[in-house]
Amino acid sequence: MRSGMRDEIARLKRERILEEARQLFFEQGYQGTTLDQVARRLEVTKPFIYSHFENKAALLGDIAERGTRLSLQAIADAHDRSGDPALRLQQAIREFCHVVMDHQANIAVYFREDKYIPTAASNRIDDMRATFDEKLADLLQQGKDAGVFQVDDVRLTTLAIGGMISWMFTWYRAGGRLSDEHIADQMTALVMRTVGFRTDSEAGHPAGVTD
Amino acid sequence: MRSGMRDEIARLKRERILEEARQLFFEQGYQGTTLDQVARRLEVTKPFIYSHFENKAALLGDIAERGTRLSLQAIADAHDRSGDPALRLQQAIREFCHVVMDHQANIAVYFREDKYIPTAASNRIDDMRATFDEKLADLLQQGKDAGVFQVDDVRLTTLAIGGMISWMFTWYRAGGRLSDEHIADQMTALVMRTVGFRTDSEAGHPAGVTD
DNA sequence: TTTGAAAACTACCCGAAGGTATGCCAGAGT
DNA sequence: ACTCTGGCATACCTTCGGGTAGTTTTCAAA
Repeated sequence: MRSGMRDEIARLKRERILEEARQLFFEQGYQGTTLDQVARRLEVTKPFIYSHFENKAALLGDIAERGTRLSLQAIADAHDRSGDPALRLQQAIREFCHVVMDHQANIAVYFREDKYIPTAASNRIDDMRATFDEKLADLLQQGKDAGVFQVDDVRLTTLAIGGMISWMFTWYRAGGRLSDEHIADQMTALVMRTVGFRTDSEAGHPAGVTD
Repeated sequence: MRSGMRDEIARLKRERILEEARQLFFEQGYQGTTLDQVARRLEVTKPFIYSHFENKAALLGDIAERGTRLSLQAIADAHDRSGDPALRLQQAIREFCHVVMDHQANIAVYFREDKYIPTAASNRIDDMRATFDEKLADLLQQGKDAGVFQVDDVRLTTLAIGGMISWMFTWYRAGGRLSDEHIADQMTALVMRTVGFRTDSEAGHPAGVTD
């Protein structure tokens, strides 16, 4: 079982490297960050990094891939079950919100540094994004078919919703004015409006406007 | 009038440089593009560029500033007039959509290469973004005060709307499935739902759901 | 045709950063 | 205690690309 421990240690080291790289890429950009800086943060030297990763781009690939994988999981979990489409969409969006907030650096680095991701990782990411869009679109379609959503162009609405939530990575600040829970709830409510879902509390017209 | 013509020619040259730089930065990233590449596209050499711009970052600054300025103008035009808040918001969003589609490269480069914009330009951009947010938020507030919008958290909704539209730069492709006009109309409609505005055609519940 | 200035090109510098060849040292096995 | 392995640091190479100095070209005016 010695090799098991070795692997575990190696995985831990990879994690720590990725952790610092992610933070620095997030703060300074990918090309704006040198591997020496990453090494200095870890109190090691550059060859240490190279003993765990093929090259600089591999770090970026792993960081971006994780962000995408978590986003997909959030949507997939809610999609791949049965039940009320509205509740499942709500759960999907809420989870997705939390992924964006909890893994802001992964998401931000992915979208900004898109161009520099190695082809292999990039292909895997593209696949996941396609699946993400399909599953989200399918959730909208299910709600539409069930008559609880009013959606004109499902594809366009999917993109709009994806953007509204993804965009959070640009403005979210941990420890800000609002709690993560509150933000997720509010954003989810906005999404539900976007798909034309009516909650009871919204059944009437705004105050001052009559039928 | 000679100096007038000279200035005009100089401005034209600057424009051409910016045009090629914008396209290349958009396609390959800022750091992924060399000034020699930009020069080659223009069929000139690197010093030509340096005779019109201080350095590489100045190109980026101008490109990003233009994208922001146009976005702000779209919102400001509709904001700074009087009339029905709903109509003004619709116009603001429609215009903003067109800016994102017509100047996709400017917007994309700005958001991606944020980190490398020179401080002076960056400060001007930050000011414009702040004004953008204020004016958009104020439009929502006006509609809320007039009782035609149902908005819970104005600030958060502003961010959500800004994201939904800005995000278009990631998926919009000129000459795609839908016309620019159609996309702008659809996105505007989605935004109007987000702010809880009810058009007559949406007054009832979706088919299959009764009161 | 000459001249002079502005504009653009040729050729170069040089620093920075990704990546690596080599050797040292710790710690497990005998 | 001795050796051997493998993981990491030292020190280096190499490339690339932003930026510039100095020269040539162009073009308008005289």
